[in-house]
Amino acid sequence: MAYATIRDVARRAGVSVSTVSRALNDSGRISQETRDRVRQVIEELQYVPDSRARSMHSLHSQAVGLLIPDIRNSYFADLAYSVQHELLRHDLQTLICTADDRPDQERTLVGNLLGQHIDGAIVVPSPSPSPAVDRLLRQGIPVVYIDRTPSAGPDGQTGRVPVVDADPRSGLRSAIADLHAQGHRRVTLITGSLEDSDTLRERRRVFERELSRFPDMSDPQTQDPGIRLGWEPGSTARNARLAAVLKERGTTAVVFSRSQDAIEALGTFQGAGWVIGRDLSLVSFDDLPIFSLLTPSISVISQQVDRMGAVSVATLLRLMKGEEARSLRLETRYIRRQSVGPSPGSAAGVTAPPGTPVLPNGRRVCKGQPGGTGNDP
Amino acid sequence: MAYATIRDVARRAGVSVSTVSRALNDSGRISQETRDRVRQVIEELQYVPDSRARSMHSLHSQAVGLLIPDIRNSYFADLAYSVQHELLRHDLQTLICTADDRPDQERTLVGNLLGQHIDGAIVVPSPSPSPAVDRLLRQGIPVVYIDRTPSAGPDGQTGRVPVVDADPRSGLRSAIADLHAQGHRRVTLITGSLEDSDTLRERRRVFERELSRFPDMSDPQTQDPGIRLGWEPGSTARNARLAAVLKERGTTAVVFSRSQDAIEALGTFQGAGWVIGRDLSLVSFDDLPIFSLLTPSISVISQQVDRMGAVSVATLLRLMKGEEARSLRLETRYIRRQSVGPSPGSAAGVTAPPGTPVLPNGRRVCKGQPGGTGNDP
DNA sequence: TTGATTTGCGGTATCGTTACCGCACTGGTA
DNA sequence: TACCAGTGCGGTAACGATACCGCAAATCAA
Repeated sequence: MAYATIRDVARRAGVSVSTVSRALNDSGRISQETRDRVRQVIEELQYVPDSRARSMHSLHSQAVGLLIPDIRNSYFADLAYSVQHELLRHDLQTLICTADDRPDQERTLVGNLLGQHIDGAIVVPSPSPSPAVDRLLRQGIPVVYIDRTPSAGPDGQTGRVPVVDADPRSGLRSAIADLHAQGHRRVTLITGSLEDSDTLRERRRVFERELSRFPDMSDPQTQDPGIRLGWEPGSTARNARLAAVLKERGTTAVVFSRSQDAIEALGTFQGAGWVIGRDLSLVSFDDLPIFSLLTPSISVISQQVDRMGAVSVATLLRLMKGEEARSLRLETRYIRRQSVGPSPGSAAGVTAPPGTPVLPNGRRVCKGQPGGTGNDP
Repeated sequence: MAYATIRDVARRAGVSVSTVSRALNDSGRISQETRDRVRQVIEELQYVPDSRARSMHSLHSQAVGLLIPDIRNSYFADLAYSVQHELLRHDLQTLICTADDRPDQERTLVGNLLGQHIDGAIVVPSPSPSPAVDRLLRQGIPVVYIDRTPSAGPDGQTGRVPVVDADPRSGLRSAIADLHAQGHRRVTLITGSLEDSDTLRERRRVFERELSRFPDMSDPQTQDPGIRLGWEPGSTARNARLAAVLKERGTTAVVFSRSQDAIEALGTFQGAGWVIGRDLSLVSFDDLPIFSLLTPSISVISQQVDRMGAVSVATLLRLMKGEEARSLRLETRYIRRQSVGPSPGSAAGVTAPPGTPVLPNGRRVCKGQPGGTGNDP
């Protein structure tokens, strides 16, 4: 015998299935005595109500789909963790689906989710509009986009889907201010070649705007700070070229739009004899776990992944209750670590002169300044 | 109107629900003409069969639970990815559950899984026996343990649950052989303080045994190669102490049982002025993505995570079909990278003399020797 | 032409659970 | 005694899909 059913419990307790159901859900009228007896039988039989049958009746499956590109990417893993945690707090089950950026797989997975009659979905939208996600929307399933703002759909707009993502401005502003205070005047942003990614494009735009707030950083040589090399991972030639370009420009500090690029370039810089934090200061987007473990520890612009998970769940819950929900941009935070030091040949940075030992993993968090989100004067 | 049902399709196609069901499953006798018409209506209505209702009837839910300690750990994320991928190939859905090593959460999650009437489960067992997993077993649900061999249960034995894990021997043998060939004679294993972890204990035992195969490596000073410091992460004092101990012992090469420790210590070593791969050679367990990106790239003993996922799924499928399934140990592989070089002051290592540039990310894979798994002469 | 077989399809019980209806019994009031 | 409200519980119809039974019509053999 595999699973015990409500009928088995009823038989053994000498009551009807209705009574067992009442004992389970604390609904309707039932005597204390009967309830205790039924509960005891439930314990004895290790009975667990069949959530499939239950949800068929109630029209709610208590399940939410989470669609991400790749669970192996530690950023998305963090995201999945916080979303799952938050949903669990609301007695909702998370169905994690890794679409691998493959439309056919996404199709299959969304089909599975629809088959399970999920109550809602949290989706990391792919760069190109996804027909699979459109299917979710057409079914009227509440959807929240997370992490990325999708480009306008084929039918003109992204619809009324709320987006929860990170605003790079606050973090970039703090980072650039810190670099400026440390005497850096030539700061270069290194963005990927993925210029079809809205996220990277925005980071570049905001970087330029924030840089221009400091007149002495806006000389012609750094006017176009974006370097877009043929940025395939693991390319030795590319890394060498990057180092040459930085030297030529007289760059003393770099900001990486993509954490993976930072990790790779790190080795190249060290291999070229540069001491990170002294000869070259370095800031990366995304606070990966290893960044605080490495020596020197890496300064980052953090996305507050855990909050993003919590907020997206809250937004989804609103939608599921039929309430209105608005898009929300979370502040990014600049976290200063050892990889940022005073600019070489500069009188600045008295607070941390060269050679001063810094505690490993020591953090100095610089919160992004609060303020309006998006509307510039 | 939310979801279309089989009845909606039947009405619209002018047939009975039985006929629609036949068109869906290609079962029973149905004319080509009718099937096409029904299929077209299914397209029009974007109908997706309700897998809950379907599975209620068939006694199979087509869902498998995956119980892991933490999805944020990139090792488990890799594992989850390969398991999910492999299950998807067999039209099975994966329900990823992160137990956080918290028994109460594990209880809740297993309860959910039972409520969904999962067809099977793949479980990374916790160090201590888990009552939640016992519940799965008592329900007669097929279970496969993965990655860790659980200690004997409270009732004497682990039962007839197959285990799919990694055999550290092949990788350690290759690693030690390579280190020996490079002239290293003092090799130290750095294991965590978690001596209640069977995995770490075994790695230590095997390390000692493999080391003793080389008489010139087994002098009294390295007889007890395990260092067990108060190994809390982020402790500066600990890292300094580690460096001192290594210097005192004359260690020229270290092997880390835990990848996280390797990452942390890496910075300390470099901070102490040591050049990894020249002054000190370094090998770590687990092939994390960053290890091949760092400079110098880190030599590792890899667990073949993708194969582990595939094999555990295959094992589970056997159990689900009612067939017998045996435990299996997968070979670990030694992957040599830049972090291993000739021992300082040694004539060995002619193939890679000091100073010879090594290509970034250049791999030289040394397969562990095949052989019997576990039975020593 | 008759009987047997095959083909195509509809009706219905069933999976496990909950919501609703309604019955029997108790106890209080007129 | 008759009436009524309240309590505790059982019976049953859904939820959506499938498997089985069985009925017509078509096809075939004799």
